Amino acid sequence: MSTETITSHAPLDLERFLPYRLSILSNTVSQSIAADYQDRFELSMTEWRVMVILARFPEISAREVVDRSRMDKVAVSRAVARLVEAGRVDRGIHGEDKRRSVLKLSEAGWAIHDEVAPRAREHEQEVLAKLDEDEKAWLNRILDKLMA
Amino acid sequence: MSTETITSHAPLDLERFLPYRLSILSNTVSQSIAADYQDRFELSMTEWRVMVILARFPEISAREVVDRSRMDKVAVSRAVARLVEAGRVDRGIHGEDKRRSVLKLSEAGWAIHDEVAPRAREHEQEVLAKLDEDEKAWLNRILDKLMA
DNA sequence: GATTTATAGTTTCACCTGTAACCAATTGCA
DNA sequence: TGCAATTGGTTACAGGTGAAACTATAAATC
Repeated sequence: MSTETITSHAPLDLERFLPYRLSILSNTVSQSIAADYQDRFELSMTEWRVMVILARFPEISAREVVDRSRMDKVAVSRAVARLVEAGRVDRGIHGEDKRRSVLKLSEAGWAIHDEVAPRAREHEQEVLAKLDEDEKAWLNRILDKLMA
Repeated sequence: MSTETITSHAPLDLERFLPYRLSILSNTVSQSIAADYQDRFELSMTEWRVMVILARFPEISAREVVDRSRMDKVAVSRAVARLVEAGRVDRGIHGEDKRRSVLKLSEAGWAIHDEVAPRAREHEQEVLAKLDEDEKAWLNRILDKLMA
């Protein structure tokens, strides 16, 4: 374990390691947005994401929220429960299948959505402002490929 | 709340929303690597990251691990405690400042490191294999800018 | 040199998370 | 029709996580 250590053990350079870099970047970005609504509305990131899905696809079941969001089944169940509890989401039961829920934002839910959504978009723009047009295009293309 | 709903409320398209995409991608990538060592070595992601830092910078304090890793102080403290407990890290006390720890991987720690590190690199390569050379170069450049 | 201030590290608390086990409704199939 | 397998959703459990409070040591200031 002397001079040779470094070469023989070939340690990772964490600062250059893609998974690590993604993790830092993702955390930084998501946290800065979440800070915006978590305290003001007592709204967790998962809850907010469920609200976004319901804003775009009203009257869907919890299952469909999971499918459309890659979120965890349990996380969604809990988020929905809290949103219903807080009067931000209305939950009904599907007519033809009593297991399925039918979810949609309530008035109160929409009010929060309409306040938070523009600010989320602003945050995204702040991040993207660091890139020029070329870079933005490449980033989108690269993310598409990596997530395929 | 009828046809006009969608346009007037302007919901986010989560699938195209950068913070969300980063979060999904980051989770997918990190999880696939973590799956590799978590069960085999009962090693958490935080612990693994601490080990990587110590592989590259032996004999540093917990504080320096925090500085070099952007990890949380508390997370590092706990990870180090568990690593020492498991005999994977040796902890000493700094000669001139009794508050400071002096950390380095033990033999057992190095053994794990040397087994996991190449596999982590392989995983990174698998992800990057989806991109051509141009895209890889742009990705690096873009990440540098976004994280600056 | 005594007292304040800062720093390294740990502990506590309150919460978030995923896995597995679970319940109830539905579907498939003999 | 009756029973097994599947599916939507919830609950229990076993961690992991960050903020804030705390302890011990060191540095700064008077």
